[in-house]
Amino acid sequence: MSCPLPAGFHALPLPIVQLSLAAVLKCGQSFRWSIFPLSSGTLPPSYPTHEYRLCLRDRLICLRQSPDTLYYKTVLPPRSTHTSSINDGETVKEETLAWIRDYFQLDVDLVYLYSDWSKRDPVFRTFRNRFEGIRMIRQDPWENLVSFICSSNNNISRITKMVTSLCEHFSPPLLSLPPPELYPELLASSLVSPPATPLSEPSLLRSSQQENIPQDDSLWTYHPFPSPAALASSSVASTLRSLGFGYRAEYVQKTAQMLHEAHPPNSKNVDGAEKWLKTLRSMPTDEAREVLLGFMGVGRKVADCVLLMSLDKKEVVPVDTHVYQIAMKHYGVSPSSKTKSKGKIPMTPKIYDQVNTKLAEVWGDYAGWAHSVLFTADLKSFSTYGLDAPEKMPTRSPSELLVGLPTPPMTPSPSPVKTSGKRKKSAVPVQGASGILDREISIDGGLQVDLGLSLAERVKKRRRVSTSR
DNA sequence: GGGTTACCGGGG
DNA sequence: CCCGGTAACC
Repeated sequence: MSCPLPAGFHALPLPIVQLSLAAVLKCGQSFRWSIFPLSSGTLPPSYPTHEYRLCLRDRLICLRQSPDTLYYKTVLPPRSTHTSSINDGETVKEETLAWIRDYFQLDVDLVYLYSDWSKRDPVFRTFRNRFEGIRMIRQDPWENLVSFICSSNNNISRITKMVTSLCEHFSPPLLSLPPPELYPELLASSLVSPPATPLSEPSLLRSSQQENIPQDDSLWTYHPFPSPAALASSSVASTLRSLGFGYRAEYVQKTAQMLHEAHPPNSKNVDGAEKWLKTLRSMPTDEAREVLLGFMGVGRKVADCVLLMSLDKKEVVPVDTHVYQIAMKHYGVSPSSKTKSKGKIPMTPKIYDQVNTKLAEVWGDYAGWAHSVLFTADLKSFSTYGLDAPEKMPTRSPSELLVGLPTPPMTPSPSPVKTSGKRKKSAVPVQGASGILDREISIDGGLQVDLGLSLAERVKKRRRVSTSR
């Protein structure tokens, strides 16, 4: 009933209602996953349709998903001797599995949450079945912060390009890898069950397709997310400008500088700032928000996104223009006492709090998670199933492919650096990309903010502004 | 002080 | 002209 185990992968039993990679990895939480279609046609229902790849500091994570199983594979850089212990395959596997459990927060029962939200909210009830498996992922705060500084007045497609560009230009490549192998036409075109003798061996797959489909022998090069130190120098701003970051260029560089200066890396601790950001997880929501608001380019909305998506503040509901529209349409939030006759109603801090509070009490403890389901449902790339159900087909862009629909040729999104064969694109050198797997770190006493002048002033200044409520 | 405005750059 | 906003300015 299930498909053969893909070569090199391990299997983790996991119902799709608990996690839908296709939805979660494209709904604008993380912007750094590469997505490869596994077939140019239609596969049997039990087969994974895509491979998803994410470059961590020391390894590449590769995932596939069938209706009842999550498949995972770890790729280490060549001659990697970083893990002081032997590169025991079993150890690597366990580390990656632990990372998966943490990243996808698999201890949280999404099915229970869905039923609770349905109980609380008739609006949620109406579309819950069309959007299963949408959960909050637990991201790295530094990457998350920078990504969402880039998100202001912007769209997912461009944010993805910017984040990709950021990694390619400010972080050395970790490793290169060919794209996943396509399933053979024979299997792909079969609308029924797989052939009696499943072509599961890579060698078979290859030989059967080599005639028809030109084998893509080019390599994809993967870069980890750059450190604060790599983005801290003032020259970075102009480089980012030239890379098309617009006015966000200064925001990113300034924020990196603030963090880098307040928590400089030392021999003992190569990324002090990144670890310090993680300590905000143990801080009360309001305090952590005040800290975030101190960074350049971070307003209420971006701060709330970081709180929810990387600092464990599951109750926080970020309010963007989409959510605002939804709140007015479905949750009885009224625009403003004095309605401007102009068609567009501006988002004010007051409105923000109004929507935020309303949705938080409708959805309860995990309100932020529910918001994510709603937001995903409203995304244009999912709109055929969305809140305003069937009407316009979304304009298909390579980065916004609908799950399960026939997919265009191998054009993963977001794209890592693609190199043909031998030469690799080089990147700005940065301190060693060694280090360990991203994971929970212990809190070392630096909770009191030794933020340095500029940041300290900023925090104070912003605090005055933001305490209206 | 809460409400406007300019702001990079890409896409419809 | 719109956009998953923010900083600066009245």
